[in-house]
Amino acid sequence: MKLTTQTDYALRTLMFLATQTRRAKVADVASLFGISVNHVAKVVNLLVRGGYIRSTRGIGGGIELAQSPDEIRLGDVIEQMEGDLHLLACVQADDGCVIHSFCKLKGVLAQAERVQREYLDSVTLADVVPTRRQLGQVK
Amino acid sequence: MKLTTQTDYALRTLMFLATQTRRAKVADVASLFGISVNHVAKVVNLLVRGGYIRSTRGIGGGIELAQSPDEIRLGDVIEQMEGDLHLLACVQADDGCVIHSFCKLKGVLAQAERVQREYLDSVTLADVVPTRRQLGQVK
DNA sequence: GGCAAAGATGCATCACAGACGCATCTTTAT
DNA sequence: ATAAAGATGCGTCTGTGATGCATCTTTGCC
Repeated sequence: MKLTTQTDYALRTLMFLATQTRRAKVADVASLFGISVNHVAKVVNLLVRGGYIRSTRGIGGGIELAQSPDEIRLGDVIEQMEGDLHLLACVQADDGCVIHSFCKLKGVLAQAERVQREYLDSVTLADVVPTRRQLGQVK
Repeated sequence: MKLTTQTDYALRTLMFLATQTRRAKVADVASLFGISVNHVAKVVNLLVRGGYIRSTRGIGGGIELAQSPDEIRLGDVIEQMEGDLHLLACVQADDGCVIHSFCKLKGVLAQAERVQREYLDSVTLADVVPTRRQLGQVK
């Protein structure tokens, strides 16, 4: 039931970028949270592929949000980072369990996933952005 | 976001026991699902500690449900097997993240956990028990 | 009392995933 | 051309879960 730390970093990175008015550097994110530049870079790259972040290489480059914070749904971001997040494999496909064909559990688990996902999709990045004042006190 | 196979086995074991009219043996469960007796025994032991199953040692012993199927909530069983299932550590305690004090994300994640848990607690074992007819065709 | 059935437990091994770091490649402004 | 900054791939380390083996404990039955 846990999220990976990559997902954690991804969410924090987006929260940070949402407070910035101009491009930031991966190194800024890493130093703010005290984590490795390498890991942030990987996470950022996934977010770029997902279309949440726009990156610019070279001198003066950096990263910035590619969408408005109120368009970025947390459920989508989490799925982007976690991949398929089924509680049990049998929810998505026949996993060879002998009772799979008539087992009602998979429907229940599918619904459990759905209610959580729907809630997470009702929350956007804009709902969790810290104020610049708060972030400023950290540095 | 995944459940362990132990939890999977636990749920299947309960579903099976709910169809039985008398004590079954751990070996019966293991052979029905084609899994190791050792693992089932461990899972069963956890369920006994949780009060879901009653076990009897010795000749003629075995296991049986300790509660009525409609009293066994799936959310409780899953928690029993998985332990604390927080999406991120920061939901439960300060994990040292520099923005922990004012981060709104932890509240959102706590709510995401809650909606799923509430749904799972609204479903009982009685809702997912297969018919004896169905199980009979497996053996 | 002894034996055998059945669950309880602990230990060891194995495999896999996630976390983390290093090294290198690619792009681009100046 | 050079240096900045992101993109990527490789390798190691560690923790957890899965699995199996061995042993202990309880208890009914003869």
